[in-house]
Amino acid sequence: MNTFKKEERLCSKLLINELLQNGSSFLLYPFRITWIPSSDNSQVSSAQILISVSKKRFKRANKRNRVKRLIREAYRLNKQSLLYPFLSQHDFRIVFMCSYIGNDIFTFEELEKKLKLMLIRLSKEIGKSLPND
RNA sequence: AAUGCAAACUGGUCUGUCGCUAGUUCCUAACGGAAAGAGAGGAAAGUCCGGGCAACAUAGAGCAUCCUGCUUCCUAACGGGAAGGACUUAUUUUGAUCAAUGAUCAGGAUGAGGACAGAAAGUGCCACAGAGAAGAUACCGCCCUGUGUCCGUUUAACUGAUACGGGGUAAGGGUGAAAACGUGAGGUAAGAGCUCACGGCUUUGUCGGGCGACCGGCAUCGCGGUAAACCUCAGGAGUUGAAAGACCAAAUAAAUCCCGAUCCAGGAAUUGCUCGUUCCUUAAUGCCGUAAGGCCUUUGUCGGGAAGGGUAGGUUGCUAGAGCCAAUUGGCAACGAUUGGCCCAGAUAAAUGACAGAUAACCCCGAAAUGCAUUUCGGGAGAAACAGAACCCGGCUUACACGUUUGCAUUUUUU
RNA sequence: GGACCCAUAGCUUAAUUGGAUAGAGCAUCUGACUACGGAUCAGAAGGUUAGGGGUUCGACUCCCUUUGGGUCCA
Repeated sequence: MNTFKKEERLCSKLLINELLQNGSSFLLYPFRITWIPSSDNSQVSSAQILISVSKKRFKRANKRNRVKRLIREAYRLNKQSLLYPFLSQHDFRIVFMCSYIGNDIFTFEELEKKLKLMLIRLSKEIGKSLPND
């Protein structure tokens, strides 16, 4: 099912601090992805996401909300097909942050395309780091 | 009718699929699942005011600081609102005067405006210009007057002109945002509210009207502005804000207290001396004192416990309220009263979304009817502005597409 | 959520407690000097004093309001 429950969202302040200090990141316009492998084995879902839109780029709260909602919807619809199979295959858990760095609001269609590319790229990045561990 | 400006109202509806949030009911041992409903605004915004609520503080009075400032009312309260008063301003109208298609003065009507107490308690400031800017002053001018010179007449005197002095004067010129209340008359050497008449503003007293601001009459005192300069007067303000406050069970740094162990230190014994070993150390076998008696310190480490702080997390505060709707009713109105009905968001790295379709309104295209505006039919397109609750209310301010209503302005058409 | 401060030329800043053409340095432009540049000298341009409204004769300054930027509490 294409659900998006609280377990899949990142709510812990400690984890966020760790992510910002130690995470590795890459850029794929209009997203900036920061991620770390999760050490917490009790984590229910295989990935926790934090969506962030800066106040500097969108001054009004309703525009920030709209961007966040669009990203969340696109992630919800595509994570099952593009991200989760890869993660469960390697029995791997991650925590990652997706910050929006565009200056304009995309339509849902365009944004979904970009997000698909982003998820594929994220899988590759994780794959790179696996043999080293 | 169109366009523009201002104010007020409104801020779509329905269906399907996939989700999110909290609660209810049902199923399940539990995890979890299912069902039918619910789920952003007029400003949720700015945080400019006022409250509720909470914690802390608190004899009373005064001073300081800050805020408010016509009156009455409304309200839980307000810097908000309603009604009214005076003032300013615009339009219009009536009357009077003036050599007049206009101007001035007075009155009335309508609209708009505002932090609208006090400048006669005191202090300060009023640049430049100008004679003078606040206990007045004299550049030109006007008037009186002294001395000298010149002209007129024979001289003197006198008249006139002129130069230098002494005084008076704010009517005129000029300056300025503002010139010691304005106009006219008297008065005077010339002048001056110096006096008078009319008028404007104002203080005090008094009479009448009004709850009151205030208005009208009479008498009286006076006549620059500035209080969003200090200030005076009157009224008000305890401080801090839900990240307030209350509670829970985990893990635990430093510090505190208690108990125990150990190390260090001191003393004694053993030895020629040192190390080592043994014993003692809340009081003796040590030290002081003739004696009675008096005095004797502290740290680190480890373990356990107590109380405690409040880091991260959770629960609560948290949504039934100065609540919403309807009817009746009181009041000019703001608003109030009574009765009946209703339950209408509670998130927390922060829910209320995405996609698809239909559809009033608006928009575009085509056709038909009518003299045109317009109406009817068919097709297309069809949610879009400002903007997202964060403890809750009442205001204010600011933003706002399409549409509706009202007012004003302009243009066009018809009568 | 709450409290407070700031905004002047492209940049950095002045302006006497309300009094006049808003001043200066750097940068820019023009001319001189030079074979050409730099430096130097001379001159010029550039300001809605963040926007709007009010008080006042007069506002960068006082008051109200809006916008943008920043600081603090936690």
